[in-house]
Amino acid sequence: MSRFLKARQDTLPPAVTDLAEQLVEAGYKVTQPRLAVLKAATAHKGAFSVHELEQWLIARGESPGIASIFRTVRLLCDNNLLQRIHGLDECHRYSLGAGHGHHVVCTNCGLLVRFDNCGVQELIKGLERSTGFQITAHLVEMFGLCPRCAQMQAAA
Amino acid sequence: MSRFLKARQDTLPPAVTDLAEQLVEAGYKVTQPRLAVLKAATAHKGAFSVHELEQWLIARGESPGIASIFRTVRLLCDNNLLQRIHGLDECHRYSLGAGHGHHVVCTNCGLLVRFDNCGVQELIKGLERSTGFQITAHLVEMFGLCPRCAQMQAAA
DNA sequence: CCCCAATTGACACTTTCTATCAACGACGTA
DNA sequence: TACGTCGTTGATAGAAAGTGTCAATTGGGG
Repeated sequence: MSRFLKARQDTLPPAVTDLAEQLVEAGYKVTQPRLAVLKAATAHKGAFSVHELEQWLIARGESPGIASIFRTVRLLCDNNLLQRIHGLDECHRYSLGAGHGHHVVCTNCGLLVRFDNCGVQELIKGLERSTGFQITAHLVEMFGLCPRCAQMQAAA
Repeated sequence: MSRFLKARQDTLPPAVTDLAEQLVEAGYKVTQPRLAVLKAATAHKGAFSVHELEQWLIARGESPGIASIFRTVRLLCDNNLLQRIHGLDECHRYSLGAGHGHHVVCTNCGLLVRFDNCGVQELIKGLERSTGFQITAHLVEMFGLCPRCAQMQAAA
């Protein structure tokens, strides 16, 4: 652990320390702006946009400026600490978590549930046969109402 | 068929006339800019971006201006004549064709193949059970190399 | 052929994201 | 703990993508 991180790990949520250490392992410096963005990201339970991170940080007087937020988000994505989520209209939201994953997103409140087994292996094989394509990536996202929002909707 | 459309249907591809008539049926006027955009759209075999439409139109001296292109594309989407396609990085591309559909997109040349049976009904049911969400929409897109590009890649 | 509402096109504007570059500061080293 | 280096920052300008405005135009019903 770096000096900088060690000096303030007592004031940070464990999740932030964790992510910061992964950055160190990947060869990046841990800096105040990066910690701020990590704090903002871990504070959001579901999916968040860069704009939402910025608002959260501004509200706390810790915003390092939009450029650094974008940079940090990109850095986290590149290092697979953050996943980009594709929405129906809104295109770029993000969620913490590594590796191959898909999401069910609540179109009302933004709540997000990950699922890993997207079960499209068969579909991919079939399509490769029928189209001749070599399929190398896929996008599977689900949208709907979370239990809470569905209940509210029904009550209204 | 409207006077305007009838007057120039001889100079238009049948596909364009077809789409134009669907606009008429939906209660919209058929105008020069809209025909121009339809021509540009039908001229692209696979998925296209608004920017590509604009370039195509500019090259022929028929561009009605970017605002009208955007407006027409939105109109076509709203009327289900055009489908918005979500890419991995590039977010907004479009392809002609109505209704529920998914796509296999060549990441090299943009070639696009639609498929309708995405086979995720089971997955959706399972997720609704396990997450409690009411799933109302889904996004399934495949990316890879088309046969042609795969061959070129292999040869290189 | 005429009138009118739908549509256009130019432009200013917003939003989202990136490039630039001088100044700063985190970390390895001692 | 102090130093020097180089990765990082922040401010700003700008690109890219898309929208709003409004006077001028135009397609189509009558």
